[in-house]
Amino acid sequence: MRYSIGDVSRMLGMTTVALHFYEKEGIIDTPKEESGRRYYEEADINRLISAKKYREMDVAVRDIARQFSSDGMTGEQVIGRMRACRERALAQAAHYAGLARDIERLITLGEAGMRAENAVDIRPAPDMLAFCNANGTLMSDRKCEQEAERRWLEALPAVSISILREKPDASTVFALMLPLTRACELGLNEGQTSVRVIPGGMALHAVTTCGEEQYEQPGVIFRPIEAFAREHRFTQCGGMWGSVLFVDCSDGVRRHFYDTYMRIG
Amino acid sequence: MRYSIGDVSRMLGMTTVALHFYEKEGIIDTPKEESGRRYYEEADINRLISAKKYREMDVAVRDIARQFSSDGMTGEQVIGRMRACRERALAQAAHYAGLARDIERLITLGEAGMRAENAVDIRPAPDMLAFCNANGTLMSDRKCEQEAERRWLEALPAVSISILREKPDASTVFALMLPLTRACELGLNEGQTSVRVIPGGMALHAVTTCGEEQYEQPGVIFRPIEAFAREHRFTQCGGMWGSVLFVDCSDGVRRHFYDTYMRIG
DNA sequence: TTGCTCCTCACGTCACGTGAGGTGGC
DNA sequence: TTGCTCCTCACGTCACGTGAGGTGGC
Repeated sequence: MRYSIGDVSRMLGMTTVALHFYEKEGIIDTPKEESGRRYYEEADINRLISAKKYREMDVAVRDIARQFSSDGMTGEQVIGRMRACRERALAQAAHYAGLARDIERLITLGEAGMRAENAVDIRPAPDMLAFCNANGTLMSDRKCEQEAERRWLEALPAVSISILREKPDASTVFALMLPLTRACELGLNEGQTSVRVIPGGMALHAVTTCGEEQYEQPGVIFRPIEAFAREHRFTQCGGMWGSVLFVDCSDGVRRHFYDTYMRIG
Repeated sequence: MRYSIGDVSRMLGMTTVALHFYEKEGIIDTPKEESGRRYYEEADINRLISAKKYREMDVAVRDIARQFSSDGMTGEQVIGRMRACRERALAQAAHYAGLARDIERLITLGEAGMRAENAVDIRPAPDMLAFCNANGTLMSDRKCEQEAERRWLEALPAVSISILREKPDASTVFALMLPLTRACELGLNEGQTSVRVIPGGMALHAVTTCGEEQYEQPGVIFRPIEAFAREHRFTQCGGMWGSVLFVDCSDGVRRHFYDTYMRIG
């Protein structure tokens, strides 16, 4: 059987441009008719299917070509590469599964918060792990802390920038926070001075918004739950914190939506 | 707090080039000192963290910039985009999980096969689903079949090119095959004339190799199990098939490793 | 003759990476 | 003075995609 480039592109779901490109890169060496047109044999189709399969494993085209070349890879080498592919695929699968879970959470909280902005309810809050740098800002100016922060950011598929007041009389600082169970999964629960557990438990909860004033006075995000606590005579017992959900940028203003908690006794 | 570009790159794990790029694309608008050096504020860090998070969700830089611009997206729009991201992330997670599983299988069978090439054993074979086009070749020259084949190829994270002889007296043809249970998961078990179930059961099994002669006489891959069956007086009962595991290209020769089965009574 | 497929060649895209050559503060 | 950081600008990379302008077979 001889196939035209159009046949092949329909069968494999690749554009003719991609087929030209694969030929240029040496994955196939397609003979041409006198008219200059390419024709493809079964063996070419076979190679192209393999190439497509390896591309889906994120192997570079150049590496596929090398693997297929006459002085190419031995079976052992191919299997070694497969093993590396498998590790990468597992890591990618975990990455995207984590992402989907995190986004799910943002959507659920964000939607509920938009429907009932500033409305306060009572719900159990999870134990949290927080990374706070020494000077209370989002980031540190000390190289060693910068490194630690980077590792936190890398480990978190969708990081939550948070604002934290550990005790009623403590200062309000920026922090990176996530549920303790999740932090343990990610291996972030190492005892450093900048990493602290923020105990959960029954808490007032609200989704609140703020603008750029959060950088001068981060405590602004706690006003709705503080007002509610005063009005209904709840006693704060433990910390207050809030994690950003998303940012609404319409009408020329940036409104940060925060999911906020205040532990009560 | 003011941070230099070096501080920011260390904290966020991004190169200074990437930070320049994000500025050019409008994600941040960093003021400069009289010396021409950039300084970054908390708000910039905040945006950059968000940008990095969205990039990990595979949102395009241009879309992130639009999302952050003063006439940017409303909360509803942001959440709508998150919903799309979540779908993509779930699809990607499934894709990579499937890939890892398929590669695992290839590694296991390939390693065992390399250690004991042509050695025949007896093992249960799974029920298989096969897509064979009308003329017995790997691919069809009819447009409608080409479309169907493409859908098969797209659906399979790591496709197995297979060679199939459905009954002892039938012809040997190229096919796309995979375990029936997997085919059902992927929704490929629709009753088309070109799709057939190949029943499993107790079978002779071997990993065999062949070269380019497979295109002229695909049955070559069954020789070891056929010889073993004759010698030990096994009666073939049902089909024979083999799926390619990998290709060894050393010494200027392409050796295709096939995982082969012959059902016995 | 018309429509269709196929050809080559040049340039574009996306998210950066890689120097090259120069400036400024400690 | 030296080392370090930072600057801009041009060009490279990867895996194709997008036309532009032309040819060949039914």
